[in-house]
Amino acid sequence: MPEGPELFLTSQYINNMCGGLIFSGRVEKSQVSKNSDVPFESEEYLISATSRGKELKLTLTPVKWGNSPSCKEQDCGSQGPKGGQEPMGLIFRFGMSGSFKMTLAAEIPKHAHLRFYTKESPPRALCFVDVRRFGGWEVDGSWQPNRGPCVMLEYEKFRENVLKNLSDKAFNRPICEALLNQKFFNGIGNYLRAEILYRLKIPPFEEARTVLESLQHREQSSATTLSKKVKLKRENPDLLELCHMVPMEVVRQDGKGYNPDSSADSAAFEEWLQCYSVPGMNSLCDANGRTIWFQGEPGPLAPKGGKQRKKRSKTKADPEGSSPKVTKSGARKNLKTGTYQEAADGTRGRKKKGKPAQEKTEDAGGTSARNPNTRARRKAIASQESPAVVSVAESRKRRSSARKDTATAAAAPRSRRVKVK
DNA sequence: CGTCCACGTCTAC
DNA sequence: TAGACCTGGACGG
Repeated sequence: MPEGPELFLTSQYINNMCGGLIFSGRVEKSQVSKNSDVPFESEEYLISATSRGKELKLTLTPVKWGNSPSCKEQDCGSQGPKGGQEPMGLIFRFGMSGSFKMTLAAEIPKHAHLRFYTKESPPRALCFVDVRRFGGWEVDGSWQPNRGPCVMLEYEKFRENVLKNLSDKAFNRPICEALLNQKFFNGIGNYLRAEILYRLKIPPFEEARTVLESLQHREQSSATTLSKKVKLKRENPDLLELCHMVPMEVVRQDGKGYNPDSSADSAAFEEWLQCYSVPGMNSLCDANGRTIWFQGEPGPLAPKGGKQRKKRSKTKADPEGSSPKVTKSGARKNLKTGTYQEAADGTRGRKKKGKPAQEKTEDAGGTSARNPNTRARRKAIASQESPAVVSVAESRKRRSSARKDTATAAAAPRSRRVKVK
């Protein structure tokens, strides 16, 4: 569940579940986790949480610790009353799959890599669950220094940090890539960047500086009266305002954003998405291998066909032709399709790792042409929201066929929309 | 069964 | 700027 809104919602979940709850004992780490041990132990302690962009801080506070004024500087410097222990701050990053969950201690979920036990009678446990283990924690307690202000909770600072640093080379990048730079956009992730750019129909591969410089002007001139400015802002939010507002929309939705655990929530979330992974939208792989979803033109800095070839060549230097056989048509087949996607994506495919040689043949490429018709058609399909017009079955069928046409995965969200049906 | 894909960083060539 | 790091769901054959 990991972009800014999910981290924030998780902090609320923790505070709601743990307010007034007494935890006890030590903090337990799974055998498999490579993260550091958490050297905290207390007979009675409380847990609270806060978030900042894509980080979440847990504070463990021994009940007897600093609550009474007398205890403050005196005992605690060394040892608190109960063998005590000072409050500890833990910073979590969620990677691709981190989340927190409160369960019965007897029912610790799979992939729960850090566990905090309550003192209740059937004890419960607050668990940091992370299937892929890209997430982790630091006992240090301070926000990662190279990450910028939170787009949701420190909006003014966030905005200033961006506008005062437009000379930074980070803004040489396409706007879609800059939006993932946590030094400036702490909390924005892959679905948010797509949704944000989509609201303004900004081509994802327009240069970030170009897009953002235009905001400075607006900053000054523009409306005369204050009320006019306020109104203008509300009705025509600029890119940076949307970096705050769009994540806040997710928070306002009841469910928990990207949460695969709750089918109700995930259905609502998918319904909320206007662009990311939506059938009919275009998608391309950015320079970091991440898929950007968008509508309309990709923009001037879009990866060229050459780029895909590059990867290809890397694998094996043979641009076209040479190894026709290898083909692994399967793999490439997908890519193909005719949309921008395919055009660009040859590359994307994989960052495979472990296995060296492998096949890869890339090829497939020949067909890079992009087919506007196809795209348009898909879009149209996507837009038919009203069931009334088309039967569910029919619409489903069309979607799937569209998917097939485009061949690939890329274009089609495979599961998602289809699943929702 | 195998391939592709996923809400994100990190760090080594 | 490629991989590395991981698990598992959806698909295709």
